[in-house]
Amino acid sequence: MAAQRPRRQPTLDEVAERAGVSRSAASRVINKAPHVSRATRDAVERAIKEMGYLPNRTARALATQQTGIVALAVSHDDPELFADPFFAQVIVGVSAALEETDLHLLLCLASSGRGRSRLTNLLHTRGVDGIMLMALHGDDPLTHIARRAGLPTVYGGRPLNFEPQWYVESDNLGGARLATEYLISLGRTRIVTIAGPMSTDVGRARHRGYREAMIMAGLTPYATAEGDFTETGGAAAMKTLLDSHPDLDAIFAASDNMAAGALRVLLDAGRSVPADVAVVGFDDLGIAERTDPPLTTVHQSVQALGKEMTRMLVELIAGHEPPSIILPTKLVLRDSA
Amino acid sequence: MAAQRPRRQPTLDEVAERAGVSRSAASRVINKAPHVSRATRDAVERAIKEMGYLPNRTARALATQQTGIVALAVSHDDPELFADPFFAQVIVGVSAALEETDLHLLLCLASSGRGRSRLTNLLHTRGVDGIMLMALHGDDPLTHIARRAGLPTVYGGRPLNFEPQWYVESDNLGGARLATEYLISLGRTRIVTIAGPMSTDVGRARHRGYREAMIMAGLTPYATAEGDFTETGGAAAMKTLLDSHPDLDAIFAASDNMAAGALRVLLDAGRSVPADVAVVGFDDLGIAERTDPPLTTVHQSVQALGKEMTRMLVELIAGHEPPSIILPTKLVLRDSA
DNA sequence: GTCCAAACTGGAAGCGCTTCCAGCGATGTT
DNA sequence: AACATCGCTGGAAGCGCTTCCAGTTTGGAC
Repeated sequence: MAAQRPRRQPTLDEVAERAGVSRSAASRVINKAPHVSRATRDAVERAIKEMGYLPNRTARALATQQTGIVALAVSHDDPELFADPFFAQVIVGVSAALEETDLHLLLCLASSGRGRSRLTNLLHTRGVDGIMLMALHGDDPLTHIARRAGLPTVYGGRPLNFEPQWYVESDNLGGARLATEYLISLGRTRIVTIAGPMSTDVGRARHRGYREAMIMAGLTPYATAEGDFTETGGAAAMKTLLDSHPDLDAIFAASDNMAAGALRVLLDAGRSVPADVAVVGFDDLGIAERTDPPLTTVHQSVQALGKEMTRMLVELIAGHEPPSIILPTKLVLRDSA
Repeated sequence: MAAQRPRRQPTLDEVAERAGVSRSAASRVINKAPHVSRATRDAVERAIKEMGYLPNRTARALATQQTGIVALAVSHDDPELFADPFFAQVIVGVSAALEETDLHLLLCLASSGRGRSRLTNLLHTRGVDGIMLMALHGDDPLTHIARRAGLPTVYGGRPLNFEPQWYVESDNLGGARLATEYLISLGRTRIVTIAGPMSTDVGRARHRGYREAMIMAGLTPYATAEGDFTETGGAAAMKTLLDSHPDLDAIFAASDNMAAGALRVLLDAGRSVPADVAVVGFDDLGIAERTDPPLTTVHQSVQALGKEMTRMLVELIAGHEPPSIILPTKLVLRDSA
């Protein structure tokens, strides 16, 4: 058996000939355009069925100037970062939304310079109809690339270097506030936070939520240590906090990963959770259920994020101007607080 | 600000005109074809630079009959299944390999009937140059879809309903044997296995490795319970085994997820690991380091799997006939055995 | 029976690129 | 000096589809 080479598919011309009509008539039938008589439609449809005709995507794309493909670009320095279940969830959401359209998903892990230039090229050569951008830290080069391309663009989470017109994000501020208020309602007062990187909007928003809740309650934000959203980072931050503020009685961690790291350090230090120290995380992407004790956390629906991004992009491509969206978050109570 | 509509890009004709040469000459320069004089090349290259020209992907695709896109299709009934870090790792590997080519990645989560018919359509409309298939159970409809399409196809792991000519897989048989032999070398004799679904090649191969190792050592395969590769499934299988063979002294689990589930059940049952019962898993995708105790397991390089699949597909598209590949696995010693 | 609008039709011109081929002048051979 | 050879060139024919437009047919109104 030889390598499978593409079989030749019938063309529109052949269909038209078989049906005894012109190519334009056949095209009209296929695109369900008006001005087609019953007889013509039937003849063409029969020919299509008999020949197993399917229109060539590329040819159609060239004629219509629409590729039928949208890109999801993920920025990540470290390939491992993509292994975060967060991305898998986004992709599931995006795919679900795309199933209701004729669009397909092109996934771009634009890490290295090479990856970025490939993405730039893809956009400028009109390889896709639109683009979704995820996980942008500080001033990610991807934002510039996307803006220069002049294609419909939707952001998942806001970048820090400018205010995009179209984005979808979880209510980070509200979620953080919710978490902190809950800790306060438990009677805790020496509440510290393990924040995300201040070079990201997510990190800043969740930190602001913590501060606002504390101040609203008449408490002073007790202490902050910055992490990088990872478990290791969370553990390191926890150690710092335990050193500087040994009397802390609650922690709001800006991600479950960091909360998991903190949990470990706390137990190692002999503190019991939640008795001595209450812990609340953020994300609720599976890890939260598996920590010991299971983590009380702020739930965000990442699949919904992907879905809404996609819907928004579809609207943009259709020439509409949908509003940006902020998705609600909610507190999920488990055992750590 | 209005929705960003694609800007008009310069065309090859415009470049040629500016350079004062014919379109064919300009095309030759761009494609680094022979028969181009120094003067022509310089003129065209200057024009390209000045106008910021980039060839239109779709037009080129139509002329060359090559889209520059390959599909990675993942079969999954449950969207959650895609959240398994396994897929993320495959994608990272695939992306890394694609960076060395001009190809882009189209991701297809072909779950529902709708998803599958979209994939079928994509293939038959020549939307991609080749396809990689993952995670095929039993007789997955995707195999038929792929075969009928007549496009270069590479399988990640072998499907069960036929023997594909091009596939990449981890050495499941060898890895399982390795794990079992190790348990035997520890002096264990009442070794049971929590197998993967017998409706998958992976499940069968790993089970066969266990049996072979036992028999080679003069032991009888002590007991088997079938799981579904998930933690819950592993826990259930463990309970069954503990009931039927309370004196078991070692377990080979065909996935780390199942091993993790088993571990929990064992500890709940008051068995200590590894003192009373030794446990070895399979996969080593991060979970293994986080169980309690950390899991001794068979490591497979999933990124390498993705990379090799991609390289193989690239070869196929180029018209070559590369050999199939079996990737080595290795035992990683931690604390559970 | 005439006339007009509406419905349909096919020809032709794109979409932007690659590639074949005949033609050209400039070299190198006897 | 005549000839074949070579490298280069631009014209033209695709790739397979959409869509505009002018022309033809049809049916209904008068």
